[in-house]
Formats: sequence, C-alpha cells, structure tokens
Amino acid sequence: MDHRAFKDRIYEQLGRLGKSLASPKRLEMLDVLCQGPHTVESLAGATGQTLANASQHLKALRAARLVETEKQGLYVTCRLAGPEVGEFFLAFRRLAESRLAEIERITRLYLGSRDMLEGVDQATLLERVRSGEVLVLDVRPAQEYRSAHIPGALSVPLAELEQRLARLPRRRQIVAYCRGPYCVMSVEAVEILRRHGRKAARLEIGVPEWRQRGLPVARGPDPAPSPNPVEVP
Amino acid sequence: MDHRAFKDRIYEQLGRLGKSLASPKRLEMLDVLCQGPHTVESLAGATGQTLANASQHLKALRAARLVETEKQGLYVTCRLAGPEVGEFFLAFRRLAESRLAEIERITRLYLGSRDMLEGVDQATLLERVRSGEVLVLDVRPAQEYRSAHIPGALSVPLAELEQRLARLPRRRQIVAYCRGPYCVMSVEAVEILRRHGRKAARLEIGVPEWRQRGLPVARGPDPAPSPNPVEVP
DNA sequence: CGTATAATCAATAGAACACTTGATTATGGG
DNA sequence: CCCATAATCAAGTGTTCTATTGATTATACG
Repeated sequence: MDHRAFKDRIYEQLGRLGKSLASPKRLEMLDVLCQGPHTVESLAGATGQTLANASQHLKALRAARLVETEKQGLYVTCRLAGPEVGEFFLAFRRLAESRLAEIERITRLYLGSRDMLEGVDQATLLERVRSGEVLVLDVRPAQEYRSAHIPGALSVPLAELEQRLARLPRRRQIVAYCRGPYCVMSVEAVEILRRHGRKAARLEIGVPEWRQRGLPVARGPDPAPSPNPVEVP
Repeated sequence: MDHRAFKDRIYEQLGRLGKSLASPKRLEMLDVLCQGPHTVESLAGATGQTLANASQHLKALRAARLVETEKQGLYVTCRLAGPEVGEFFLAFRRLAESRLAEIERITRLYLGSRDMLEGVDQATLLERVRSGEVLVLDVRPAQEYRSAHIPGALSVPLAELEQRLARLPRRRQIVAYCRGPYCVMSVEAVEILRRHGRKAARLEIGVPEWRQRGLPVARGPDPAPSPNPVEVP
C-alpha cells in the first residue's frame, strides 16, 4: 500500500461516518434513538416515514456502527451503539447551533409566534419538583419515559393528554418536556394545557441534555399508575 | 409554520452540517486546516486536487460556516471558522476510530509493514527534548510550523529533508511528526532517516492533538535559521 | 496597459443517493 | 398449518453530488 492509497482509504472511512450524518431523516432517527431503544416500526412512526425507508436508513446507520439492532421475537430493537454516540450527537448538534444562525432563526420564528420563549431554569426546577411547587410532565411515548426520565416527572404521552386533563391539578404550575429542543410534542402539550386554563411552560431540553449536564435520571414505569395500569409488554 | 414543517426545517439544517462531512476530500481539507491557515492553492496541493475542485469544496465548507476565507491581495486565506470547529473535527475522528474497526485495520496494514508501530510516549517526550536526549523534527511545510509547533522542534519540511541530512546529528535519537495520525509525511521522513543510519521514530500525533492534551505549543519561525534564512512573507 | 497568477464560475457527465413500490423472509398466534 | 405482522430485500426513478473542463474575474507586477 503506498502513501496516497493509505490516506485516501482513511478519509474514505471517515467519509462513511460523515455520510451517515448527511441525511436529515437519519439525524432525526439518531435524535429519537437518543431517547432509548426503539423498534424499527416505532422509529419509522416517530420520524414520519415508511417502514421500508426507515429500515434502509437503519442499514446505513448500522454500517457506520452508530446503531445496533437485535432481533427479539417478531420485533427488531434498535439502540445507539454506545454512550459515546449519543454524546457525539449532542456535540454535533451543538456545533450546528453555534455555526448556523438559521437554526436559531427558524426556532424563533416557530416558538416566537407561540409566545413560548420563556425558559424554565433547570437549576431550580428540581427543587420545585421536590417541594411540589411544580408538576413536571413527560409527554413522550410511555416507552421512552420508561427508558429514562426526569426524577419526579409524570408520564402523560401527548396522545393521552386531552383525556387525562381532568386529573391534572388546576392551580399548580406545570412544566412539560419531550425529546429535546427541536421536538414539538411539549409545544403542543403546552398549547393544550393553556387552552384549558393551566399555567404551563415548556422545558426546552430533553433527557439526553439533562443527563449530560450531570443531573440525575430515573428509570422504570410511572410510579403513579393510571386507572388502566401500565403494562410492560 | 406548522409542527412538522419546523422539525423538517431544523433537521434539514443539521443535514447541511452533515453533508459537509460526507466527502472524504472535504474531511481531508478540514484536517489540513486544523494545522493553521492556508491559501486555496496550498490546500489544493496538500489534498491532491485541482484548484477548481478545492475552491468548490471550500464553497461548501463556507456555506456550513466551518471555514472562513479572507482575500489578501492575490491570495485567499482559509481558516477554520473557530476553535470549536477544530475540536469537533477531533471528536468526529475519534468517534470514527472507536466505531470503525476498518480504520485500525488499514493503519496496521500500512504501518505494520513498515515496522513503525512503536510509539513515542508523549508524556516523557518533552523532558527528553529539554535534556537534548532527542531531536524533534517537524516535517510539515514551513508555514504550518510557523502557525504552531511543538516547543523545541526543528522545522525540516519533508521536501528539504534529504538535502539537510548532513546537518542532522548522527547519534541522537530523532522523532519526526507531521499533521497527525493519518498524515504520511512523518512516515516518509522516518524511512529516509533510517535509510541514512539515523535512529528515527514517529510521533503518531500532530499539533492539534498535542494541543488538545493540554501540552504547550509554540509559534513563529524556526529559532535556528538555516543558511538561507527564514523570510516571513 | 498588458501579462501572469490566484481564484471563482459555469456547464457537463457519471456516480451515488433517497424515496417509492411490490415481493420476500422470519416469527408468533390461532 | 395457515395467517397476520415486523422487517428486509430488490428494482426503478428522479434527484443530488463530485470531479473535470474551459471560460471568466480580480489582483499584482513589470
């Protein structure tokens, strides 16, 4: 192997990793997988694409060793290939935020029109949760809540929010969070809550960012079960 | 703007950054720019492509705000758009190394056949330089040496090595370094040195990695000028 | 002013990629 | 044993990307 061939082959390998990050859909899939393991089907649903397409993207992510898959019965479970992948994804997104002004522009355009810019201070949030001053809602799908959630948070998937409104407190401050800064579920949740007279705000970060800041994370099912008790499939 | 449009636009932006990292040539250009500013021409030369092609890739890197360019007279100087870009590049490469076994395989195949696997311990290298036990050679182009180099290193660009051999010590251990682990200049330098009876080894890291480990870095022209004295253009 | 050089632009052809669709392969349940 | 479902495979199509080539712009210098 001569000098040039070596160089070219190395950069070709680095390019493999780069190409994995070149598709918006694949990045969205990585973002979702940062929340915890998913089946191919739920991944496809969460990212708004067909099963075949998601499977194809997964193949690429697997080839770059960013994602691992494991067959369990009829389902295939996908997960990030290691904690360093999730950390890298956050670093990647942080770089994009720092370099591309468009991202902030788009976010302002979207959130600004919804009067949702006020952030919740994460440093004091935990105390307020402990003191019962605020109620934290995790509006992601129940499975992601089980993988990891903010301690003390209540799992109320967005799809169930309307029907569970009656059992939510009327006066207490409510803080909703979802997958992260670019996930819209918490935005929709806050809109619903406010429409029904609740004092609601959005936490702009999700569990991966929460964890990376060294804050504690809880696992397992919702400690306060709903009338139809949580079933572990 | 509706929820889905927002999400899609955000991931589209992240994809812009990803696409910048999808081309081996662009990655190589980033690697070279980690050494310091370059003109478009020297960048094209260092990465083995035509001027027009390099200019085209630069356009993409500029669009992603990874690289800044500045016109100075007849030349255009390119540099990384900020220190976080260089740090990210190292993180990106580190992830690729940890995920893609092929990279280590290719490196072993290349270096192994040259019996060059023995590494130099960076922790003790600096002392040995101070004590005069070893001579450190920076075999990169002089301009990169001027941007930043390992303290105490002597600038001997690979192209000039053969003609400057006579003035290099015959008994002292020599350690050569270049741009980093995948740059072949130090490998070629060690081959030349050994062919002429010197005790030579390769330092597998370059200045960016050296700096990131918190080790000191020097700037400016070679303190020991050669017969044709260094001219700062 | 005209020439040489650095750099960009513009047009092109070939390769790689993304999404769709329909067929195929596993696995578990009735 | 057959069917329903999750997932992958395979082929087709339109798009995007990359490298090449030749023309054009901008700047310095004699």
